[in-house]
Amino acid sequence: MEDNQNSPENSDQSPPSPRFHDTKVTSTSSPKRRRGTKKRVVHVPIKEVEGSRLKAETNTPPYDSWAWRKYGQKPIKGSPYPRGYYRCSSSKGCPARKQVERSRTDPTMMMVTYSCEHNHVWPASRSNNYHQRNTPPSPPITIEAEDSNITVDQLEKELPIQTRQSESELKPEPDPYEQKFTTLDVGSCGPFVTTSDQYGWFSDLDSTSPTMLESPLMARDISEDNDMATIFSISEDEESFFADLGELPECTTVFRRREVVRVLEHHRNLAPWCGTTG
DNA sequence: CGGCTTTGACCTGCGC
DNA sequence: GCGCAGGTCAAAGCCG
Repeated sequence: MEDNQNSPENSDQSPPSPRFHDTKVTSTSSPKRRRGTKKRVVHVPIKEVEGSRLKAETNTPPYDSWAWRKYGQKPIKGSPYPRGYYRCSSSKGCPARKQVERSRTDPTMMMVTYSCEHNHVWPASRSNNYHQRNTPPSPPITIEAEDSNITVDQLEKELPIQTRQSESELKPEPDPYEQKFTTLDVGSCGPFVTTSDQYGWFSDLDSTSPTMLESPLMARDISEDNDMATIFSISEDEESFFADLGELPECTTVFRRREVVRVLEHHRNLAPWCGTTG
């Protein structure tokens, strides 16, 4: 395992290490229930999950544009469905994880919990093509709310949005920000925000999970969220806001289209996957 | 052959 | 302090 390599230098005098010795030592800041870890839960209708019935039954995680490697599965008390544990395999040492399980309250929904503990730069390219997924030429900006809990349907109602249109199909809109906006994706560690011109790879994705690709996840009205409201008072202090963006702990948050696009326009070269720059 | 999934065992935080 | 439940590891097997 990439994150559990014993160091021979340390092993001479020590008693035989317990199986998880090294891992536990290095993860003291990230114990089992990573208290410091921000998590975000996203609900996805199973009907939208790639592969339909069979896959849904096996807790196959919803499609996103990154590679995940399953490292465990556990039955959860009180839930008839097991929880699958996935680790980001898009890059070595990627700290991102996600948990996939069927919603107990609504079996037609998949509950995907994204978490990432450290600031992390999303890899510019992936060697892993196990799933034959497209490799984005550049990382999309990740904008994420912490501890939020949103359903796709709810969001779609709240904010119908123009999605997955080809360039030719895009009609100019009065608002240039609107024009640029194309998709929000629930990607690794949160929804990805992309623009048609910057992240052209996105339009090449085989969208077997339209909801995941098209839903304006996290695009809820943030007016009720004081933190969000604070973050997005950017008209006042835009410069400082963007200056801080790269230092946002873990996952940032977001969201109105306009703000999203502003971020994009001001940070074309940022790679704040999980909140840091590249 | 490399990388993934499966699965049982193990570790640890937390509640009682 | 103990036990439970959740989270992770890693060997074995599978698959493209």
